[in-house]
Amino acid sequence: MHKIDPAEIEQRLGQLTETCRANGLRMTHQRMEIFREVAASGEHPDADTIFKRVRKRLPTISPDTVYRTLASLEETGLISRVNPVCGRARFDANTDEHHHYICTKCGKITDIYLSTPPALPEGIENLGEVESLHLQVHGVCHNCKSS
Amino acid sequence: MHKIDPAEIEQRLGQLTETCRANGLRMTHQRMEIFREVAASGEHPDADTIFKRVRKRLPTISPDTVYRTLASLEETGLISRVNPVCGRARFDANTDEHHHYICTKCGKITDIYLSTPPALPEGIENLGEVESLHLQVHGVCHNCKSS
DNA sequence: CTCTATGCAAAAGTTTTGCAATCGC
DNA sequence: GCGATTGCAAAACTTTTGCATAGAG
Repeated sequence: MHKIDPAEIEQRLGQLTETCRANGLRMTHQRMEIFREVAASGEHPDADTIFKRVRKRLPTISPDTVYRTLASLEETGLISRVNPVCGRARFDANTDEHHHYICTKCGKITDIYLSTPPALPEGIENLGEVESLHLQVHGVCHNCKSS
Repeated sequence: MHKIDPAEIEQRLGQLTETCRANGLRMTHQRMEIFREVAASGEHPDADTIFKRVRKRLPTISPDTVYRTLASLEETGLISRVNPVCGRARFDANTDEHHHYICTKCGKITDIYLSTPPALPEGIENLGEVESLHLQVHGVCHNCKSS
C-alpha cells in the first residue's frame, strides 16, 4: 500500500495550520487528528474509518465532527474526495467506450468521446485485472459557473 | 445533452430480451421500462430519478424493484454504474497528480502515477472549467480474484 | 405449474442538521 | 469575550432485506 513518508506528513500538517489560519479556521485537536489520519493512511479511507481510528486518540470525538471537518478541509483544498458527487449511484446504458465530465457542483455528468483512447498505464497487471479504463474530468460546468 | 437515437434504443431493447433469456431473467414490464428509462435519458440518472419517471407509466412500481432491477441489469452487463464503489465518500490528502485503480468487488483504491499524464480531451471548454483530470481503472484486484 | 420478480413494510446504513456547551484566538 | 467548533440527539436520505403474492415461461 502507498504509505506516505512521515516527513511529508509533518510538512503537510504545517500546511494545514497555515491554510486554516488563512481561511479563518481554528486549529483544534479534532481537525489536526482527522487530517493526520487521512494523510497518513494512504488508503483513501471513508468517514467512518477515519472516525473509528481517530476515536482511539480522541475518545469523545463524534461522527458528525468527522463529517463536518472533512467537508471544511475539502473546501480549502487540503483534501479531496476520490469520487466526487457520489451520494447516489448513477447508471449508464451506453456500452460504447466513452468518458465523463463531472460537474462537482451540480453533479451533471456529460459524455466525452475520445478519438484516441487513453493508454493503459504500465504496471496495472500488478494491481489486478482490468475491466475498463475511464477518464473523469472534474470541474464546474457553465451552468453552475454563471450562477 | 446526449440523447440516444430512438432506433438504437429499440435495438438495445432487443438486446435486453436476448440477454435476459440467456441469463434466466424474466421479461417483465418493470424491467423493460426501467431499462428503457436508463437507455433513453442519456443523463446517467440515479435510482430515484428512474423510479419517479417509470412510475408515470407503471404507477404501482416500488423503489425496491428499481434497485433490484438495476442491480440485475448491471450483473448481466446491460448497464453500468458511472461511479462504482461509491456507497461511502472516500478521501485523499495526496495533492500530487495521480490516478486510481479501483477494485469493483472490494472497493480497494490504489494510487497510479503516470510518467505521461493523459491528454486533456478537446472540446472540454464547451462543458465547463477543468479542476482535474482523473484516470480511473476499474477491475477486480488480485485479492478478490483469488477468493 | 414452477420459480422468478414484485410490492409492501421494516430495517440498515450513511450523512446532515438544530442546539446548547465548549474552546481557540 | 466573541464566534467558530464540538458533541449529543434526532432527522433525512439512500439502499437493502424478509416475506407473502402475483405473474412470466
